[in-house]
Amino acid sequence: MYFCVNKYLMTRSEENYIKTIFHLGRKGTQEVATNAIAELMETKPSSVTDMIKRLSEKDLVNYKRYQGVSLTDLGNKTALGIIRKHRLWEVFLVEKLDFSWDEVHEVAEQLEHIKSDKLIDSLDKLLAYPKFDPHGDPIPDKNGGFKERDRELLSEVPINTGGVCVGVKDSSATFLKFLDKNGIALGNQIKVMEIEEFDGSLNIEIDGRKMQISHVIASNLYIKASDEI
Amino acid sequence: MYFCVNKYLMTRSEENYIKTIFHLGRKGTQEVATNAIAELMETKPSSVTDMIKRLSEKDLVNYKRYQGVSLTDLGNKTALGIIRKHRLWEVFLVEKLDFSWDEVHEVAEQLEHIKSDKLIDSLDKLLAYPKFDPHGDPIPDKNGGFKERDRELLSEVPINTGGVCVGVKDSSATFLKFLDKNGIALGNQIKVMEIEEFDGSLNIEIDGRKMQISHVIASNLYIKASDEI
DNA sequence: ACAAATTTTTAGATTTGCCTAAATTATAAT
DNA sequence: ATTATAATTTAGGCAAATCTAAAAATTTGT
Ligand SMILES: [Mn+2]
Ligand SMILES: [Mn+2]
Ligand SMILES: [Mn+2]
Ligand SMILES: [Mn+2]
Repeated sequence: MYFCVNKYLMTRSEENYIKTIFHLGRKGTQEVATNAIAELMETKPSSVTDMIKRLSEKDLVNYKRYQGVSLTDLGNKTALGIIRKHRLWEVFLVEKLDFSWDEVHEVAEQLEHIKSDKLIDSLDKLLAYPKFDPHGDPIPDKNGGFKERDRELLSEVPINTGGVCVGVKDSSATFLKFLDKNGIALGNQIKVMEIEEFDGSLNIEIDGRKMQISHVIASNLYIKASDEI
Repeated sequence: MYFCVNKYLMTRSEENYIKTIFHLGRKGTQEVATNAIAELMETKPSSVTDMIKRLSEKDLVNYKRYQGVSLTDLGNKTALGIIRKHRLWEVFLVEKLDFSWDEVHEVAEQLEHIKSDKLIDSLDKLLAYPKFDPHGDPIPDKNGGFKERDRELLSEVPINTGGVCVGVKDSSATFLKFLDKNGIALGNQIKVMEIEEFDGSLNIEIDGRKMQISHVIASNLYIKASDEI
């Protein structure tokens, strides 16, 4: 196909921009702002404008001066391909190389740019076609399809709600290490027992053990509410 | 350490040059020629000169105008690190992802540039510390140490000599596929029965089966001569 | 509606890595 | 020992990706 020509010709930088635009595009339904891209990529707005022009030239984004940017179908497909690779590599690092979930992202940022269909499909098979990465984020399949899991922030559910911890919103090493230290992990059964009026902190029961967590922590943990009582 | 600073700051291109200089340096004991580098890297001599200057600046190579180039100790160590990664990834691809030995090189050329000590050491462990890659080439250890295996070209051994096939000199996909097609693989027991005066072709017995191979083929197969008769 | 503030783009420069064409140095041949 | 040939380097330029500073467009506040 002619419009797949890009795939193996894209530079690392182009791929990173496409990925960033994808992530920013999820949140709001609006076009993505130049400044937002610049901030997330730790670069200057003028550099972003330059790159946007190139990406637009290659039909990866829709762009009109001063109007922000959005991915084309091709751009979207490209982004999903890179995210698929990133998350599969993260699973590999945890499952096969005993990395902890706070160590994988940095290396996956490099590995996601390796170009080989056979490589990524074999890896997928080796890992038994995982549906989620170590942080609970969904892994797109070969065709870019994936289902966002039904989940809610722990800070949003009513009292007495319970469920399984299925993901983290902030997946910075700092937060992940904090969770490790406090024995909180994906798969844990969590139930909200009480919410403190004063500061919004929560008393929870996690795998039978009682503990208190701040509102900030709760607003970065996803649970799949199973049994309301 | 101060002289290890480079390691994570080297560009892909710099790494490829260092690797090429290493490979060319093995053959002759001479300094490596600009043209030789250019040819192997499919680039122009003037580009090589440019890069050599940069590498010299970073103390990775010894360089005097018109006198060719050689690796410094730091350059040598760097090269061995990259080669270690390349060959470990090749083993991984064959052992864990069912790649065939003619498919691994291209992908390993990309993977060898991934920067993470933990990654490569874990991979080494996962593969049970292999000593040789799928083409029979030795894998340097963590400190860059490796022993060149005792081996000879099949074309160089006298008649009636036997041994195990332990490597290939040419590891192009074309040659490797040819070997597959003819049922020749590393580990096979090979014995030279007769050498044809006319064209230098060899009658061999390989794992019990008799066959004839050209001189060119024989001069690209390494055996470890075990039992002379 | 219009001035002020913010966002975005342009202009011009820099670095890396490559190129062609021309000049220089080294080597081989007579 | 010159001359011819081959190897190497320099000069000058180009594209990608970044930057700073300045200009232009948009949005916000009154
Ligand atoms: Mn990640
Ligand atoms: Mn992740
Ligand atoms: Mn190889
Ligand atoms: Mn190899």
